[in-house]
Amino acid sequence: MRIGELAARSGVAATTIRYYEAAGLLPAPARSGGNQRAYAEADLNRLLLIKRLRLLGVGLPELRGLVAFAAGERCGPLRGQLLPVVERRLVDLDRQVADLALLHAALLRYRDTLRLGLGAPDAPGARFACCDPATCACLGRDDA
Amino acid sequence: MRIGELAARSGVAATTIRYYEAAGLLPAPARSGGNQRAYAEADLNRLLLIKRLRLLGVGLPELRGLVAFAAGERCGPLRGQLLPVVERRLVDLDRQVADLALLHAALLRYRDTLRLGLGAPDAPGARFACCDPATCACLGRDDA
DNA sequence: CTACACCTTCCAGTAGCTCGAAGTTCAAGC
DNA sequence: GCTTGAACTTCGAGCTACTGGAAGGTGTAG
Repeated sequence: MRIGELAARSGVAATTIRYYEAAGLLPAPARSGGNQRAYAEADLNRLLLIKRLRLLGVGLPELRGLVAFAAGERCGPLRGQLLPVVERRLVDLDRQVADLALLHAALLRYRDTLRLGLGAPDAPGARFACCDPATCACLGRDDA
Repeated sequence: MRIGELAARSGVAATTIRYYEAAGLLPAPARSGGNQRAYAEADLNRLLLIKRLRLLGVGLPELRGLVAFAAGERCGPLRGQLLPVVERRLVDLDRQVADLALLHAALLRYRDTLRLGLGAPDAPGARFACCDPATCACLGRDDA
């Protein structure tokens, strides 16, 4: 399998695959006679795992540890390491959804404020204050 | 108001404020005798607006247009420009929440798969395939 | 043999900050 | 007046995770 087919089957761009190799996430694959990368099925599985974990927000350094080269290619030990990653992400996800709900509510209020103010004249001297205080409290401060 | 106070009151780091000034989002403020930046209340309002819009995913180039320097400092014209930004973000937000719900469901399945597999031995030769097909279909492919 | 898609390496650029170095200024206490 | 220490100044480099382009080599179909 050349890099193009691996890219098509994994949904990861070929340039990104080469980048992952340079970054130490993928081992250097065998080469064809003409110096082109030749991949096996195991490489596809590894790449799909990397893709899944990237989707979960795992950074490249941590990923490098999880998907180590020589050792730990079997699923047994890997599963033990993946479980906390997934559980951590589940917690994050709950918080993220709650945050988005707050943001959504604030945005609806903001939209209404903007609509109401569309025709109205400004208080003299009012600058950049295009937001009611309640909405600002959610949108503008960093208590999120 | 010096930059430290502006940073504290806005919740935006002082370094970021200087960066925004260099990036053309904030006008160059007056300087004290000792060359230190001196800000007014209007700058705080402008910065809070920038912060809100950054939270909504508005990029610096677009922001530069929205928060123009000399003209348009009044809220009236600004509101007309802000409304579509907010409405666009509301639509994005709905999609984002739906995506997160899908991801959440897939993650729950993935977690259960990992837990079940914790003690079990691997099929011989299985590598990096720590995911059942149904979960992979959501976590590993790019139809999200 | 000729197209033409695909592949190779390397280098530069992207967004939005963030950090560090080296020096200056401000405010308070003695 | 002097000292101390926090806050400030500029500048340049570095960060993540890619993405794009240039210049050239390879694989395969007709």
